[in-house]
Amino acid sequence: MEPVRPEFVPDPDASRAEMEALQREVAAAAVWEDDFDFAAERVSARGDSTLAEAADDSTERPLVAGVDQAFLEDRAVSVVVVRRGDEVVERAHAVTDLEIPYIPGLLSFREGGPILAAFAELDADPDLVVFDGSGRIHFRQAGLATHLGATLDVPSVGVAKGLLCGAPDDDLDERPEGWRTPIRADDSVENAADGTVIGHALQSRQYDTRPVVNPIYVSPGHRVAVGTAADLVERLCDGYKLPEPTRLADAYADDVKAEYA
DNA sequence: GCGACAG
DNA sequence: ATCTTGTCGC
Repeated sequence: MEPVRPEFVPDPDASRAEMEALQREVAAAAVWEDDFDFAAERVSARGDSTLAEAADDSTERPLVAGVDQAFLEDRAVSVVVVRRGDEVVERAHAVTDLEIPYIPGLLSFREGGPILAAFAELDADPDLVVFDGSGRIHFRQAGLATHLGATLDVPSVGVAKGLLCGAPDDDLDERPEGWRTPIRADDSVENAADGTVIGHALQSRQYDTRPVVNPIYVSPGHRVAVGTAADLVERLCDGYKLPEPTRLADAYADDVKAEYA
């Protein structure tokens, strides 16, 4: 899979001002409305149970990809795992030199190139890509999921374990499983009107007692509406805090890393 | 100047 | 992200 918008490919050698300018362009080109050709109800972490549904598995179920990375000193191990239902249909990876350090707000310039290298090794073209990081929940609404989703022109969502910016409508403490609250743009988001819903905090997993689980932060990447992004990710969380595609990508990244260590 | 900050 | 032992529970 190659970039459909080469001009959006993040350049680690760009100046900070150029990076931010590109992010504004990406945000302006990003689509935050549903624009995908699969049924959201057909997205799930598990496979179909009935024979009738299993029969049309290959034609009806969308290809959902999970993307994650692991690191070796100054190299990144980037992986893409593609599934149809609960079946892994393809895995791709790339080991790339890292050019710049992690800077909040500029993550895609550090990890974007490496991730695109992994996509270049991928034959399948996914119906939906789940990235580990923010999408619209970003200072310029151009987080990793939005930047790479727009570059590849593929429907995408971002799932982050921490909140980069914006403010939740309600307190996030000890909420029940399935609970969600909007994340709205505040002064830190320069290109969105104050109060614009840019994502959701989603309590994807919670225990009845002891361990208090933190929520995940879901936001649209590209071609997915803010509410739909949360719906899709919720369907992909099979009793775990993180969606199954990213859990699989996580595990595969560790495997590949072990081979290069 | 102070605080906040995905992976 | 990564560095790390043990520990509680199904």
